[in-house]
Amino acid sequence: MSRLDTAADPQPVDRRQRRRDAKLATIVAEAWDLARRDYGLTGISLRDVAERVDLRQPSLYAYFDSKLALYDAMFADGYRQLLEQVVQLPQVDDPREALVRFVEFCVRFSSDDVVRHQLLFQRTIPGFEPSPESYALALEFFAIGRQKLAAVGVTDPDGADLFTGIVAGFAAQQVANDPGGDRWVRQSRRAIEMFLADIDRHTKSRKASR
Amino acid sequence: MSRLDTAADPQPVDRRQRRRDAKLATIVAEAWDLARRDYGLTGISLRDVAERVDLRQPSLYAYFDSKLALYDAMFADGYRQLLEQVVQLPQVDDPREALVRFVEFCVRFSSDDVVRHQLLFQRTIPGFEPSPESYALALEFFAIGRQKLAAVGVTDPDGADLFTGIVAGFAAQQVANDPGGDRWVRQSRRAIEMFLADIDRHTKSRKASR
DNA sequence: GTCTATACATCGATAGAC
DNA sequence: GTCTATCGATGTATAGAC
Repeated sequence: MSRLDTAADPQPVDRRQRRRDAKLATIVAEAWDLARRDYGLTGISLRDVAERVDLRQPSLYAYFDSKLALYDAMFADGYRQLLEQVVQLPQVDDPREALVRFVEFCVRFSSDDVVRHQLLFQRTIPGFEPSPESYALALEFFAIGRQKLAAVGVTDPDGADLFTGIVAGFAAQQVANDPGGDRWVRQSRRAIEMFLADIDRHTKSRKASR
Repeated sequence: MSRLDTAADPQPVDRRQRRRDAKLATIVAEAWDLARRDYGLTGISLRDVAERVDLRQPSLYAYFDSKLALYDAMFADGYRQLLEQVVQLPQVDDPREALVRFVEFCVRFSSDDVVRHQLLFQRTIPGFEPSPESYALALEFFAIGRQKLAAVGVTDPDGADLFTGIVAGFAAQQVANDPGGDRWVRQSRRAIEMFLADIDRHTKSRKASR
């Protein structure tokens, strides 16, 4: 929590915590790998995950209270990956071009990992609800999307729904019909230009009626 | 198979077959109901399904070779519902208006039954692949979509991908964020008009460069 | 924290009698 | 076709040694 105890006690708690966090990260990573390779998200078994990280199944309970808690950690991990990559997007001055790049990135991100897309954007696991802490990461991402939208002048709910519908659809189609490919990534620019033309049309017609 | 044996034996095979088909339909209907009510698609258990149709769990294997075979029957059933409703859409002369109505119907169809949408349009069940016979029904539906697209002059793959991306996204958002509602159904007209405007723009620019 | 051992409930699936 | 009985695998969870 702080560095007040480092003088008398050279970071033993931090060390343990770091080891624990590293093991947690390993477990989550191996769970992703299992889900990707064979079984899908609901197909992974805690016994298999434990074996991958050189633990017995009951020992996983030292890290996760339940299988759903593991899913929650994976959910948070996925959104951390997403946020980490979003902030690394190259800065673009033109907000319209920035929106295009943002959408291309989102669709590509989904295409890169099908099971990750399923966990983050589809609600496919029975009984799973992200914890408030994990969902806060999702909200953080959505806020970035809203901000990019606002930068091109879209602040009304209908316009936002139109936008999210396009992005969700391109990601879904990319994952379902061309996983790992770029068939809908390539159409993203055209889609957003189409969307922006529609925004312009609506803005003009509203101005004209005033 | 044939009617050669009906003289001596008044349709006993047909009768049995009809009873069997009726029972099959009941099983599928109850499976849908269970998936909708509580558990989701992967959450239904064969024991619960069997109980609903007054059978013991192993007796279901007289009708389905496996749980995946039950999913396959549900998949086919869902596409039959879709096709049945599509052909009942009121005839509209203007192909652009017809396309709008078609998309509104598709999004509403998804909104009407979330688990049906998941089985038909998302690939969420580990290990499930529709059989060729069931998938033929899906292809039949896709052909109708292509035909409606061709009627407004869209025959190129890019335009088709743009279209399917929009429809898939609106359906997905409707199901995920407003199940049973009409938030994205209401935006469908605007989305398709936006799409058609983009088609016009591309057609013009191609003409101009000739 | 990690282990062994164990328990319980549920699940898909199979064998074999009728 | 339907049943009873049973199997192996699974998720969940706990007790207790180290």
